[in-house]
Amino acid sequence: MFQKVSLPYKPLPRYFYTLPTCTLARNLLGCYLFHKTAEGTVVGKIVETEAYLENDPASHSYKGQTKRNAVMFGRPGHAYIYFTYGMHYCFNVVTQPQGIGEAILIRALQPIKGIEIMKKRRHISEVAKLCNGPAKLALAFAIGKEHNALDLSKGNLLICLPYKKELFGIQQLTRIGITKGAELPYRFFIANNPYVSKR
DNA sequence: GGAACGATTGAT
DNA sequence: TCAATCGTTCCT
Repeated sequence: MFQKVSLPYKPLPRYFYTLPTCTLARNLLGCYLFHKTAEGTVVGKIVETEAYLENDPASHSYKGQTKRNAVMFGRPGHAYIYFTYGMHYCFNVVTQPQGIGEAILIRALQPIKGIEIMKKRRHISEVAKLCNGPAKLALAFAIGKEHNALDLSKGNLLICLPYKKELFGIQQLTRIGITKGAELPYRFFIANNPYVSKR
């Protein structure tokens, strides 16, 4: 009687979030982040990610579970948002089954939709600089601590598969802004994409 | 209770 | 290269 209408974008299947964290960090490239707010909907394409593993000295989860990092050890496919440097929020995707503390930091997005809203929130007009850093995209997407632990496969904050398969090269290099584990090549980004963060 | 330290950013 | 700015963690 009722036919389910297929949406152009579908949330990532749950099992994706239990793939090895570095594998998912690659696979997230080209996926889309949606945030529906009262101001309107903003959409961005994920172009840069960093993996943080449990046996990784740079990871918040390295020394075990605390109140702050508890979400990292929780259900896969949920948001882990932390506050840092006294002024910035960063957005991560929790990976691995419950009990394993791993996550992927979303470092940069290519703005797709709602660009005027992003400009207003960031107080700048240069599109290439709206989301080319983890704290920048959190601000452009109005992501804060109230989104910590939210399910990314339903609700207003969503990660979806690309509508159409897109071909691009992937580069894998060391992560940015860390001292411990600095030699590990856990940063992934779309080659030659102008929206990737700068050193 | 207190000190040190950031998965950053923007200005100098 | 450096300051801003404050929650979390770790030490006493």
